[in-house]
Amino acid sequence: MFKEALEQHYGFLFEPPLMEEILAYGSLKKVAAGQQLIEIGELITHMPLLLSGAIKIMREDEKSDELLLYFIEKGDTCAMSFSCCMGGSKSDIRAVAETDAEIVMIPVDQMESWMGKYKTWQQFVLDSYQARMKELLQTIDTLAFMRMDDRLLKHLQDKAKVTGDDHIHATHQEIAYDLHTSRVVISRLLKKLENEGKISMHRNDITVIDL
Amino acid sequence: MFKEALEQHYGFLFEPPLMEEILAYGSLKKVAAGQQLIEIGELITHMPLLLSGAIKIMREDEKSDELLLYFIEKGDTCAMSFSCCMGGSKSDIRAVAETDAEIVMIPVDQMESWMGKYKTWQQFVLDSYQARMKELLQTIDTLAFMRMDDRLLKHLQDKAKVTGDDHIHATHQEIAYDLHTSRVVISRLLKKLENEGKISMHRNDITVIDL
DNA sequence: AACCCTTGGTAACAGATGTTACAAAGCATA
DNA sequence: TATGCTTTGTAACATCTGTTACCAAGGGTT
Repeated sequence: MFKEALEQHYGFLFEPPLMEEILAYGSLKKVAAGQQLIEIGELITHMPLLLSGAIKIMREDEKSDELLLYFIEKGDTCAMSFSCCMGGSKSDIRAVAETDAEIVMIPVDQMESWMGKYKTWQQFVLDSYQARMKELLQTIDTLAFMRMDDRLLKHLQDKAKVTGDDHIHATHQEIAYDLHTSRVVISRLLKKLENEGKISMHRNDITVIDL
Repeated sequence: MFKEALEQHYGFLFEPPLMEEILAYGSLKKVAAGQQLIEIGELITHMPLLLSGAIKIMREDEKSDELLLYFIEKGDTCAMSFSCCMGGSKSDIRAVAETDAEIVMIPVDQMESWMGKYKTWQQFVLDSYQARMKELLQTIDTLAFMRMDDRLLKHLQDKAKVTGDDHIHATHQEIAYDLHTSRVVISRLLKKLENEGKISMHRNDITVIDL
């Protein structure tokens, strides 16, 4: 059962009858780091409520070029999946578990009635949209206004934050995919960050010093 | 009065009693092209429903670097202003009239009760969030995956579309601000687009051929 | 040890974009 | 016409980012 974890992260948000319904209709899903949760173009039938771990949300274009949009953490949901559910439309993004994670999956049927029935649910959905909108604006800021070295450092800091670990276990190639650049560029800039004393590097392990 | 225009663009969306309320509480605002509607950091007290014209939504960083996010057209609203209203938070964006425009301004007090009272209003707000989210994803795609020449052509096409005129009256400098680059770069790329037969240029006037 | 595969380091180069500087063209007004 | 301001064209250069190629280091297996 996931009653305790749900209480802990969502109890202060939702009124008791809504909590009962979530417990009744939601199902717990445990995923391992690296596992894909949603693929682009997929039909969404459930909305996720994150209990633990972190999910990374990726965008991809026709040429399969990738870009990390943002991370979702415990207490968050993916507002885009809500709109997809309600509109019966396809997903615009890919969701991949960044760490092991526990998620409560809410089937779409319930959500519709909850929007009318529970003020706290309505507020939660609106707040989620608002939060995700801010994340997207942040992403736009980094793309439009920052150069790759700063984007890289920010990425490492963000990653350290959501995993709760200042040691990052990733190859240069994996980081390059997230930032939509090439491995050589990442290697070059990581070396620069190391020389500036902001990180230290070992094989498959980057330690973020400047958090 | 703005009853006819409202009926035309929103009549099929909203139930009659809600239309009555909009007529009762909304106020018509006419703005001229170039006029600023919302500034970053400003407190939002009204939500706009666009009847005619187009609004451009801009983002700015600490160094006053600008970037055009997207245009809003008739039948649209700014979902971000909704969340700002409801949360009592400050605006993250700047809104500037791209053309002369007519807007119905809805005071925040009404919106709250409408969310519970009218299913069509609730749906409208959710749809607006969804639409704006898609616009932001589009913006991210152009920033992450396109080069400046394609971004420029897309910008000219978008601009021609929202103004309903394939003649664009803007200086190279103004375009450069929208795309967050320099005037020299825009002049260079416009010349290239002209050589490729996609546009033709005169002082203060670019004609988009490849629409 | 010998071998292989993955990962990281680096050079050399190409291309895109940003910067500075200056000239020329267009337009308005005295 | 003469003057001045705005707008555009262009060169020359700097910098950032992407690409290709190759080697070396690390770690596992036989």
